[in-house]
Amino acid sequence: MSVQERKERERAARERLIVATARELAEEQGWDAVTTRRLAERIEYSQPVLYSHFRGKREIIGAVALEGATEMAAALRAAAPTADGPRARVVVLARTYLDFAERNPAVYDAMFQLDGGLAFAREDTPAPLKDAFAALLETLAEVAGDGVHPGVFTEVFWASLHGLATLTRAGRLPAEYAEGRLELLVDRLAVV
Amino acid sequence: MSVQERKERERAARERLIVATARELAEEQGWDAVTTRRLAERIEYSQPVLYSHFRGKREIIGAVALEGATEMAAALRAAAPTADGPRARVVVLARTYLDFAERNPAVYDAMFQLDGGLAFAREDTPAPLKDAFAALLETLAEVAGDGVHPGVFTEVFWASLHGLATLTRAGRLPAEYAEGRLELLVDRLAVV
DNA sequence: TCGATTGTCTAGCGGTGCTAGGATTCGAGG
DNA sequence: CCTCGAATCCTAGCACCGCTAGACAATCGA
Repeated sequence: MSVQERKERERAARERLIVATARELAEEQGWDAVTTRRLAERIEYSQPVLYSHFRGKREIIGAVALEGATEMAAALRAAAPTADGPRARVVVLARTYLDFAERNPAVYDAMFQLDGGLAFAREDTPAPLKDAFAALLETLAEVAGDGVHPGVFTEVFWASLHGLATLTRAGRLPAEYAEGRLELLVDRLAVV
Repeated sequence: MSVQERKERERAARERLIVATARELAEEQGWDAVTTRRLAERIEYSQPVLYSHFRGKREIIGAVALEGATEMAAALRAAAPTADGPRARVVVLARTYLDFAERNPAVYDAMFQLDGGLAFAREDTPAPLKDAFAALLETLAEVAGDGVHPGVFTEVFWASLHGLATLTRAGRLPAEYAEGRLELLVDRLAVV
């Protein structure tokens, strides 16, 4: 019994190693550099070992995405309540979101740009993803405005943040007015 | 002289064929299916011919993006003035944008999701891209609000539309409330 | 008509994600 | 303690990718 348990522990540890290494490599050199060969070499196993843990590269991306979602939810929940007043809370929330995207571009890509084979906006959506959305909603609900469904409001707010995050990082928006855009977005969207 | 001109015409025609075929293939089966081999086969030339027109696959994507930007600018300029009043014009503008993204997903990806090697938000940004942004700005300037830079306002509005377009298409936002989200966005962002 | 230039193709390079099948290790039962 | 079966892991290879060198053929000017 104990032997089997030890093996399972080691197996789980190796799986975490794979995900952590993939994330590391992606943050260092981008997801294009995360090939099964390089990844296998870094964890000091052969390629097929990866496929005994994940169906393929897509699932590895998905695992990184879930890890990222958990962290983002925690970051949002930790940051928002530190500010006084609804508007300030929303500003902090938005800044935290954009900050997370900027500091963890590879993880953000895994979550929202790449195909990690995860279900979104459905019942079978993985809990971390639902929870990250919930974290946004908790702060945004109080500024949705009368007669506006908080969920729909959160979707719109989230989409706007996502657009700012991706277009800014891709160099499609000038980096200089980032703060001004954030303030403008909050001032217009949030009903205080 | 005339021989040389004919050759140049034929060469230009072939280049258009390449771009059109790449776009076709991408809309049919996604950009992943647009390989240099398949593309070459469709235009009935060998692979190296592609490289006598473009530096590589990236530049082909860029060419599709420019074509798309021209069309999008035209669509936006054609649609917006058909509505009465600033708010209605902005709604039509937004709907046209999202419609374009939905109807031409591959072209939209070439423009804003993939790396086509194009410069954005700079002086040397290709004219079609600048023009598409200008088309947005023309309608949005009148609802930017007092003291708000129309360019910055357009950036924010564009980012929001981009977020809605990408998240909706990736299945990360439920398709059902699309119209509601659009109305909410316009109502909040636009100052009428 | 001949030489040079232009155009195009065949073949191949190093890389990708993924997998079949053989070798090796390891725990369990005699 | 030893042997056997099962689980584990790796080597080698598949078909495909973007891209390019170099051979070949067609065309042009002299």
